[in-house]
Amino acid sequence: MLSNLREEGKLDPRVKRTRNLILQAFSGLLGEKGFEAISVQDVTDKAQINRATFYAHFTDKYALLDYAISRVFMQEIEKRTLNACSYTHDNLRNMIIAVCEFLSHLHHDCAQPHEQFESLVEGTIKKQIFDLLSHWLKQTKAKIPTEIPATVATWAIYGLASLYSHSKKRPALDKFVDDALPLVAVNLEQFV
Amino acid sequence: MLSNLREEGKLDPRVKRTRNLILQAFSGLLGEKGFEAISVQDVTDKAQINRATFYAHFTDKYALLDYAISRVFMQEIEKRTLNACSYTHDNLRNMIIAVCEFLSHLHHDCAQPHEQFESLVEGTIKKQIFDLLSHWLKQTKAKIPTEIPATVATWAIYGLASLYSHSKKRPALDKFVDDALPLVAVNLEQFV
DNA sequence: TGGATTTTGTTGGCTAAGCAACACTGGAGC
DNA sequence: GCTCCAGTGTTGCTTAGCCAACAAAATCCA
Repeated sequence: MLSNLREEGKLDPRVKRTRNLILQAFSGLLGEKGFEAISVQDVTDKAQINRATFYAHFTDKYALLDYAISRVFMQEIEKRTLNACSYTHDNLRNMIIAVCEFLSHLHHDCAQPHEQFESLVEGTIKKQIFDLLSHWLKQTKAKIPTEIPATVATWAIYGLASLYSHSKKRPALDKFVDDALPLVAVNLEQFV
Repeated sequence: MLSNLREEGKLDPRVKRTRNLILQAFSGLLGEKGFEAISVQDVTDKAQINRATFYAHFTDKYALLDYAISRVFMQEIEKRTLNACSYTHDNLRNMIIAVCEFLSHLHHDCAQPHEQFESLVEGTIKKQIFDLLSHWLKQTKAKIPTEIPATVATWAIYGLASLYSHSKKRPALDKFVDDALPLVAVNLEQFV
């Protein structure tokens, strides 16, 4: 999951092409009609690929959502070169920013963020955050168990980003993170 | 050649896809570096398709140019629904406008219109004009030979469009055609 | 409820696209 | 002259995508 994007370069060009077509069509549709209303047909029609081809890549539309969300989030992460590093306050800060930005963009781009959609996104993103955090924390010399602190931090970060992205009058992101960061960092001090 | 665009709808989606990729890449390159400087490699690299696939569609880059030019020109013709009709002064007028517009766009979009490029375009377009004119003229009841009048008109029309598209201070197209139309039409009166 | 549509996954046979390797041509530079 | 190199077409084999048809849900609505 950490090297998703790098591995894609080596794929058969046809595979890259169809996946991109599917992703484009899907995100276009997300802007129009909300996830629940989208059928696999809709996606393959818009992408101009055969329906059978869709199933060669994804088991269903939920797998597609998962893939699409992960991919966009990963770009947000890689943009800040957070994918290959270890735990520091600065990295943590940037990760919080990344999640906030990601959710903000998502709410901006998607038509009617329904409940089901939101909770699917939450699951996918929390998994990504958890994996990345765990990876960071395992770099530390002291062999401290990481599962509990990583879990707490993951949920806290997602909760913060959710709050931020839903707030009517969205405050300056830097300011917001300044206030929030210490509350997350306090549980991770031992890994600095 | 008259039904080129309509037949394309029935093609295998993969074929349509690759041809479009090739066309896009090609017209992009034409804007950058001039036809002579473009290699088949360049096209396939930019289109992200395999070089062997290119040769499954076109014998060489000249065939591609021919195809690309014909296609764009045909769009200009179909836009004015000149593809399925017979000879009238009004249709002739519209055809002249179409050729002028086409050449103007071409000179705007392409980097350095070299001699070889220009003459290849000329050959392709004159063939299209001739075929279309012949088709029109054959609709007439009187069975008059069409080859000579169609040839004269074809060359005249292309010459006019070339003059128009190369002129520094390009005059209003309507005015230009008003002046030029009678000189072409005079040889086609018998087909009205 | 119950019948009529959509949608969903899945399949087998066919066709287009990818790939690596080849021999060949035609400059560019020495 | 010569080699070197980049581009050209071509080939046999592999893989991905297309298609039509199917049974099995799910959805609609009368």
